[in-house]
Amino acid sequence: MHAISTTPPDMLSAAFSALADPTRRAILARLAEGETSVGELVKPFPISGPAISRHLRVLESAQLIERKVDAQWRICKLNAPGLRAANDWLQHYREFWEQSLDRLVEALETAEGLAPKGGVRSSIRNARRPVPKQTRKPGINKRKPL
Amino acid sequence: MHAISTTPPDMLSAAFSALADPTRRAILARLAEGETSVGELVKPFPISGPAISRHLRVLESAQLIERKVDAQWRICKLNAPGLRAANDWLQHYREFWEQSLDRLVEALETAEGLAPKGGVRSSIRNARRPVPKQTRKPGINKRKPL
DNA sequence: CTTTTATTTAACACAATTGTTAAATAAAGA
DNA sequence: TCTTTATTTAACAATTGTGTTAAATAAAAG
Repeated sequence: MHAISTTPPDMLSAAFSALADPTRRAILARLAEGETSVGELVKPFPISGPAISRHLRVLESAQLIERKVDAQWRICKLNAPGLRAANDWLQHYREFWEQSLDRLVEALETAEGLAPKGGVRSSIRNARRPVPKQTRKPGINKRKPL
Repeated sequence: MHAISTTPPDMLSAAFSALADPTRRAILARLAEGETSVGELVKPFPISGPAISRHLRVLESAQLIERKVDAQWRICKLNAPGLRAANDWLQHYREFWEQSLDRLVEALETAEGLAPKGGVRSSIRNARRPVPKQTRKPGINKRKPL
């Protein structure tokens, strides 16, 4: 019987948190094409330089990117550890989404009565402080039936 | 030349955001062992029921879990779509972390002068409103040299 | 029908995130 | 040295996230 461990400021949380922002994912997508300067990374976005600068800091502390200095430019490039950490964690759950893929495939095969060449599978798989006292206005709590 | 798309309230953001919290990851880890009620999920954690309830809602809207009703219990179980979405996105970057794994392997082989049996590879494998005017206290801006 | 058990919603507080503008810093170039 | 270019930090504001307690809701049990 083990209590589930919860050590908040971990690398995995930092990585997933960094990946949760679409701007940061777009930055990573750009860096997948090759390293560039901050200025180049700012261009495609409708937000300010300082905002991008902070996104880059978030990505860097999550170990998703690295930066090096070239004169007055900071060149950014993808960094493996963060990406690998996030991926490795997700791999533990692989069987769950594959299971449901298999069920989908099964359903398709049954419905069509025919399996495609090579099989459908192969084509798919390519704490806070306590708040003491308070009162609520009664009678307005309409809970959804789920 | 394409401007990078940024459509904020997407499924991927929801999934990564949900995964960014260690309590929620622990909940998923528990659910990987089998479905259970909310009450059971609360037990291992030092936080209140309502707090867990909201974590579950976050996981559900990210399509990482599903819930069904059984009398007065809500039974939670893993759900594939969210996990698959997060995984699939990360797979695009696979070459980056594999590349660095390969470099590590190469370094180890060179350093040791010998490859282990079967090879090392096989053993490893929305904008805000503008803020008008303001002034800063000068002279205290100590930027880190990076 | 009243009580018990399970879970969610409401109201609140505080911390974290993200964006803005102005100013500071750093290196290059005239 | 003064100016230009590139990038970060400071100060601030609005939004979101997470936890708490009290109360509401729903179904089962007495």
